[in-house]
Amino acid sequence: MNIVIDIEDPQPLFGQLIAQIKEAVSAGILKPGDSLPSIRQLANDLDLNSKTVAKAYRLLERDSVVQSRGYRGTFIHPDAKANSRVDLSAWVTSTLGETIASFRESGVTDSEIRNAFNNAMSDKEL
Amino acid sequence: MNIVIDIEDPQPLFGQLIAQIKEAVSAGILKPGDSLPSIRQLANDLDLNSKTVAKAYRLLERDSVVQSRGYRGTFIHPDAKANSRVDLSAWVTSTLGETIASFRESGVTDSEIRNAFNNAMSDKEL
DNA sequence: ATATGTACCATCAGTCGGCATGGTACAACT
DNA sequence: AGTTGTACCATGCCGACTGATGGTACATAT
Repeated sequence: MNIVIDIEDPQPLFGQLIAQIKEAVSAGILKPGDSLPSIRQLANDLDLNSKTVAKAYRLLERDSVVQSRGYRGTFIHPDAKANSRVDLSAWVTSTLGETIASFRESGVTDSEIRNAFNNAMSDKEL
Repeated sequence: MNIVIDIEDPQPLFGQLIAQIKEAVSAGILKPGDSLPSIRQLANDLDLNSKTVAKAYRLLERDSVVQSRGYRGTFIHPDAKANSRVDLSAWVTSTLGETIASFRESGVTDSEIRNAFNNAMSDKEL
């Protein structure tokens, strides 16, 4: 399990981390139950801020690729292999894409769409 | 028909213009067939850039509140009164609001939603 | 000539959010 | 004491977008 972080890569650092861990799971290099380096340890090894690694771990746990057990560390989720194939943002993108397309066909300007989107994101209660 | 533009107003200038013209139509001050000041004329009177006024007129025409007849000028649309009540961006906002709410319930981060949205806006073909 | 809407070219200030960074602190366990 | 994940506080850089500005040009008419 060797992770390589490229500062020049346009993809965010935490995103590179997530992608490489998911790859390792898909490739069978990381198996359910395997322990991952601690947040501070990995941050130190990769010369990253601990918050950046924590962010990656948090999202990996949300996607059920990883399980955090507090002081005991972080481990690969039992269903990690299946879950690492799921691309949540791809679903969000395509769903929004269809909605946006219908707006454009109605003559709504991109500026108006963006404005409405920002308003909808701000008004947490709707 | 007196229009007042407030530079301090957080609402954009072209938005103030649209709102006040729609109000005048709703109030019956402006009736179908009435002619509006030319873009350059109104821009000069209100001390605005002609492109700002043109933007307002363009959107008013899209909403069928106004009709542009090229060199002959701009006139109030026959169905202006009904159309001036329609709020297109309100519909867009509420539609997006529901979609966003479902994303959040699925655990999708606001950052991810915004990223996906930007991607969906860029990929004009989807 | 003059005026109409419209379509390009462009620049600038301001704002907003993402990403990454740093520090501090906590409870729970070895 | 040392380590775990986690949760706050905060800052700065950077990119993208909006709004508004200015200039130039065109066809079509009076």
